[in-house]
Amino acid sequence: MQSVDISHVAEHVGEEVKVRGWLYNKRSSGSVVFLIVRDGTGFIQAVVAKGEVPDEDFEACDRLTQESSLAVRGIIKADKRAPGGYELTATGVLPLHIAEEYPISLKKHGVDFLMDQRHLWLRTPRQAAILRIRHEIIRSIRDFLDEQEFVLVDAPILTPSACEGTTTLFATEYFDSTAYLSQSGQLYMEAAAMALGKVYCFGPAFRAEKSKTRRHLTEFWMVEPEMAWVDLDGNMKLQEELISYVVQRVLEERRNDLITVERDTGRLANIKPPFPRISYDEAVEILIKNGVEFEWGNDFGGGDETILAEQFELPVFVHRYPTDIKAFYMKPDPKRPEVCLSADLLAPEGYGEIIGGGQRIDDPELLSLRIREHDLPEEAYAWYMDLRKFGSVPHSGFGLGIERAVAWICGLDHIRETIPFPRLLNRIYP
RNA sequence: UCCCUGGUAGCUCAAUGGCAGAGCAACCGGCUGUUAACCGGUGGGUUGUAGGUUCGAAUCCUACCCAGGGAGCCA
Repeated sequence: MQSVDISHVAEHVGEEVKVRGWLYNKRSSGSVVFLIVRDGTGFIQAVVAKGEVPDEDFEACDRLTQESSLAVRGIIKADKRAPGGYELTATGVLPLHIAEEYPISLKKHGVDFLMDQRHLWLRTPRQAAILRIRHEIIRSIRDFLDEQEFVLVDAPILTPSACEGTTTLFATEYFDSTAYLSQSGQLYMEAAAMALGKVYCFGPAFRAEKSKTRRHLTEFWMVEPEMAWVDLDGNMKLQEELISYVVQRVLEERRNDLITVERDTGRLANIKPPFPRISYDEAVEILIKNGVEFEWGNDFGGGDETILAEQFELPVFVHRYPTDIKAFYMKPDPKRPEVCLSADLLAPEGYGEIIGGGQRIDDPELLSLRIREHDLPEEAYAWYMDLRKFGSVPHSGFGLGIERAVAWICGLDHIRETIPFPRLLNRIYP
């Protein structure tokens, strides 16, 4: 007999099929048992009536516990009472494995408990929906860049030194020396862009910051495109097109999952280019107008970002930050060297910075000066300096944080639900 | 690292300084259309840890541990 995925039962109405999955919930009324089965693609209720299945199968229903694995044979029927529109009139029930007492009930649980059970928590409808949306976001990012003829270039995870110098790195033994887990592939992408033109990497990034907020992970995933011959404006243009493409794809392909996570899709539907662009100077004015005591030259805090983002319906670029608060490789604005050709993209609704990027320094002397000013070891950056010695060109790039994008698009209040197995300060299990 | 809040049954939570309880889950029984089904019954506790105050501490005090929320830093 044909096994079908629950997501495809509509194509088999009236046919007798087999559904394989796990028992999500069970209700019984004496001689009728309702088995709610999930198989990862969806949920369906199997109606098991005494006398309609072999007695042995009916009695087996008694033993089935939450999350037991089973196969149910039955006829697919359209039924208005069923949440998905279809149910299965069982002709046979075949338990495969009777689950032990399952820790996650259908009632409310606390976050700490659920995080300890993360490997099982993934089975719940909401978490499964988030993972499918995450998949669609990643797939659409790659489709977009691939269609634009970017080349995927993998950056190393084990690195000899800090890329940006400042943030804390995870150190690990590397034979007789020390290696660090990468916190960004960007510098390597700059090398690749000089070889291939338009490139991107997609991989994990590690930051040993003792951050304890709803926006931070110690291990997260990042897409980092880098482009030769592209300036700040071209960089922002690509970003707004990418983000719009991703949001529209999720709306098209994962609407049911957005409903499951109770996302208000109205605001997402409007995400189309162009996005507003404000300078750091204008951002400071907005903050002061909103009663924030803010001094020019400081970086924005989470609350500041929320105030800025609230001024706009769309994601907003904040460009030309003070050179002093940005990374050493950011190119100063030739007209105004105290600010640099950087741009961050702030997501709406208080989700904060989802992209950080900018135009890189292409002048070898200036880059050399910056490396010394930031007290970085010159010998470690010798290869990076070479990129400016052998045919230096203007180039730009950015880093998009996958988890922050997922949090925003799903409307989640904490980043820990955006990744299958989150790594947080004080949490590395399971 | 700092600030705030919390830790009681497997889970979610109650309990004026005075007998440690409910709902769910588990187990037993009932019900032919249930939608986190419902109804009846049973079992289940070193109140985070260590001290202290008190006739008496889940409750008050001290220290520590753990968690949640926030700050800084960032994607």
